[in-house]
Amino acid sequence: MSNDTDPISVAVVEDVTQVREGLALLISSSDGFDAIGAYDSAERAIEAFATRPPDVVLMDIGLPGMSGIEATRLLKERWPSVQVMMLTVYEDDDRIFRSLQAGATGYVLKNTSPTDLLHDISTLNRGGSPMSSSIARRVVETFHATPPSEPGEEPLTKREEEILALLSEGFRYREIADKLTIGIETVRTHIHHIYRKMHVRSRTEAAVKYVRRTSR
Amino acid sequence: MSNDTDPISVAVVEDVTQVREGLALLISSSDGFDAIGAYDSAERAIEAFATRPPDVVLMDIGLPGMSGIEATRLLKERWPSVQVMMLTVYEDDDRIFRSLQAGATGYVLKNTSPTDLLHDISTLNRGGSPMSSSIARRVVETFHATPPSEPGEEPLTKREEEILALLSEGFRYREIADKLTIGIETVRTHIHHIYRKMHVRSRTEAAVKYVRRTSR
DNA sequence: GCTGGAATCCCACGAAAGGGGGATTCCGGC
DNA sequence: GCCGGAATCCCCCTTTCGTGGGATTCCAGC
Repeated sequence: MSNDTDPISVAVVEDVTQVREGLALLISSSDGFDAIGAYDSAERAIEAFATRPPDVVLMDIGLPGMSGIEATRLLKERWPSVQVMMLTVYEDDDRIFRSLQAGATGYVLKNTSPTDLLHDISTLNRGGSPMSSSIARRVVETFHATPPSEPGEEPLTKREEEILALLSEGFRYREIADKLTIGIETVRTHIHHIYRKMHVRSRTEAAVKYVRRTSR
Repeated sequence: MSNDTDPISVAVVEDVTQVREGLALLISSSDGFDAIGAYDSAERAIEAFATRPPDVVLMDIGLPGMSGIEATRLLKERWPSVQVMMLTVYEDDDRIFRSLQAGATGYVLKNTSPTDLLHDISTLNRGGSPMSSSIARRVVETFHATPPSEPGEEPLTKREEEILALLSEGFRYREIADKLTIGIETVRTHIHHIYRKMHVRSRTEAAVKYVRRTSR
């Protein structure tokens, strides 16, 4: 059980010496924070964590050898309670999402001020997910429902939607027909129409489109 | 083109009079903010926006009549540039995600301090996505990849993963074989292994599992 | 009352996909 | 050096799909 006076132990993984040491200095010289390690590669950091894992890791993405994203995945596997905050210059969707998928719970840009960074570390440690504002916006935007109909996509009828749903679950024509108590030929006809409207040529393509559309 | 001196116009939608007026007072009495309206229902707010939509809307969720989430959807449809921030006591996943899907770009809890709230409004207006820290964490957690292996799921080899990805895009065996410059029989063998490991019996089932796993 | 879309059913044909075998080569770990 | 997994290739046989027609019924909107 920790209390107010327990400093947050922080490790830095960053290959550029100057940045790494600057961060370590900032952290160790701040009240309530304890820099317990600064490493120039993910491999070295992981090695050191075997002895003592930190509360929080500031992780660069562009590292020599194992990337910061890969390292995050490994870290979270071995030490699930370690909180990883990506600290990087990248703000492309791909890196953001792969980082979060890997288990990072914070994602801040390197242009963050020292004060804000310390604040973010402490937020992370308290169970929040600090993100630079542009990052947060990107994350939130992935939730926005896609417009009712994609350009050029004709809407499906009720019955077609129904059949598409079953199709996506892998049911055979025969099974769909039985479920809906209609003939298999009817099912085939509906599916033809679905394919034409969705511009696909196989059930798999249709299913993938459907799943992407429904599961956000 | 706005500049530093243009106040951010804010509307409040909140059915509890005391809260509504408190917010309006806070906003109108703060530098850089302009309370242009406070409404006790979504319907009334929408009516008023026809005359002048605000930059930012603080939206309660639990409203009489149309819910704040429904209202957000409508608002974003008619005035896409309006920034909606949910301001609520709820922090269940369902309300959070439905709000974000509806187009909200901020989600803060009502226990937020006045200072922080003003800061959040301004962050929202600058293109960020302010979220209370517990909310941000929930949002981020939805990105976490499902544990490396679901119970009873054997891991796929590199080659199998590769083929599964192509399979999910709807490529035929022949096309996959050509892309990877291997024989079609090899493709078939890999796919058999994939199906066995994933406990599925068709490419569609495999594709759906794959898509759900990768696209969050 | 006509028109058109939705939903239903039918047929035939060829192309894919799925299931079950078996086999070889390569490589890394014990 | 042996073993096992990964990756490769091969064959046979059955089922399911995808495509391209055509047809009927029902109902709502004009």
